[in-house]
Amino acid sequence: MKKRGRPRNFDRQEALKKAMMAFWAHGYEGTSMAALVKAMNINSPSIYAAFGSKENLFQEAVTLYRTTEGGRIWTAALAEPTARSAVATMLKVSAKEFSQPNKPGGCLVVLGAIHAAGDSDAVYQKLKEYRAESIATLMQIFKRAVSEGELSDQTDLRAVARYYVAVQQGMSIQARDGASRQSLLTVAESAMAAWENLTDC
Amino acid sequence: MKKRGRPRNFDRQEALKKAMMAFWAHGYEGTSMAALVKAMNINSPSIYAAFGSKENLFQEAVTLYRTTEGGRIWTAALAEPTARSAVATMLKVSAKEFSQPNKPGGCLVVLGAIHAAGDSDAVYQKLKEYRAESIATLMQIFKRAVSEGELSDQTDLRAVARYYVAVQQGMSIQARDGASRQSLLTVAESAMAAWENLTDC
DNA sequence: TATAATATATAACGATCGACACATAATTTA
DNA sequence: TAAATTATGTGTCGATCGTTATATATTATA
Repeated sequence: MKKRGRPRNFDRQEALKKAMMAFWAHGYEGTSMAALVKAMNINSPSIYAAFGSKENLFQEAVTLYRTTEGGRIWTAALAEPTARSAVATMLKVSAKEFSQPNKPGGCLVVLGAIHAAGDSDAVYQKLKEYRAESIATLMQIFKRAVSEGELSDQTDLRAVARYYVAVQQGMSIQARDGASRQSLLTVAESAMAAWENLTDC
Repeated sequence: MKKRGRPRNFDRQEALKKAMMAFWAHGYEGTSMAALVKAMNINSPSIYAAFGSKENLFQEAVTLYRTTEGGRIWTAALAEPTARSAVATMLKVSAKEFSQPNKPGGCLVVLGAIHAAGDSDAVYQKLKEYRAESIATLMQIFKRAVSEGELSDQTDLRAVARYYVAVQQGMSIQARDGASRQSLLTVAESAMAAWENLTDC
């Protein structure tokens, strides 16, 4: 039993990916419906039929980003055996993800909305949550490392997590400003130079 | 001989300061003329007579920011005797500046415009230049430190500068997301834990 | 006091914003 | 084939965007 009615003549996932690229490049408020119509090559009524609203489209685009582009950062980090290598990997993969050819520099979650404006307030709040999740994820990794004896229970896990996420977020800014992959990788390595001093308690 | 014509009934500098606060809180594109009219308590024709355009008003607001709020960071850093203390001061003062009560969190230069959109392209380019200047300023400080023997001439000055500016830029994001002053100060201190490893060559 | 000059408030401009009404096209089911 | 259902393209909605025309108010100069 197939679906009734006229079938869509675009691939929803492909269209979502194109929307993601547009939002990634110009942010939520900076990407107009007219721009989305062009980028997705779909007229606005069809966009609304498929995604509900610009805001919902953005939320779906961010979810897609977090399960693909951004997700690679954290799956790589979580796969590492030690806290140190997890952080080093998180930063190194970030450097690579933030400097992919033919893709916008930096991270959609960091650059997509940073102002609690009237219109984009809900969007900002959501991204803010996701940014906080990065810190929480690092802390999870650190807690496991404490239980496994890699880190002392005297370590200020939250402080260390905040610091490394701050480095990662700063890399987003520099990537957006055109920093090269090598330049970002060097930032990542530099940040790791603090590890022993931060974790020796 | 006084100026002819009806005198303005607002203080231009005071009005500019209010505009700076609005742009600081909501960014260039996120701050509408209607919002500026409210924040400055001046009707739009008077704003245009005094400042020319929204874009020019923003540029003046950024200049004001850089000579007051943001300027304090770099005058403090440049006043330090050593490169190490200059960086530590830059980060510590940044933490304080980015978390002032009753002022927007983070830095206007970092948060004001991060997308090279159509309308705000010139604005973005200018802020991008200013962000690059931060790295250049740190390098100036480092070069002096090399000539004075504090740093080895083998040190990758540009890499170290990029790293510390990345930390500062990440602090802007976290400040915008509501990070406390203490939390930001801890990030600043954590970043300094890398100093010896980065400068021992 | 008359004139020139500048600032003001009101109101509106064309352009663009996100969103949708409408008629038509394409498909499945009865 | 007729009815039901869904998507599409065209066009446009009211709201808001940055900006400005216009008339009036306030000042210095002649």
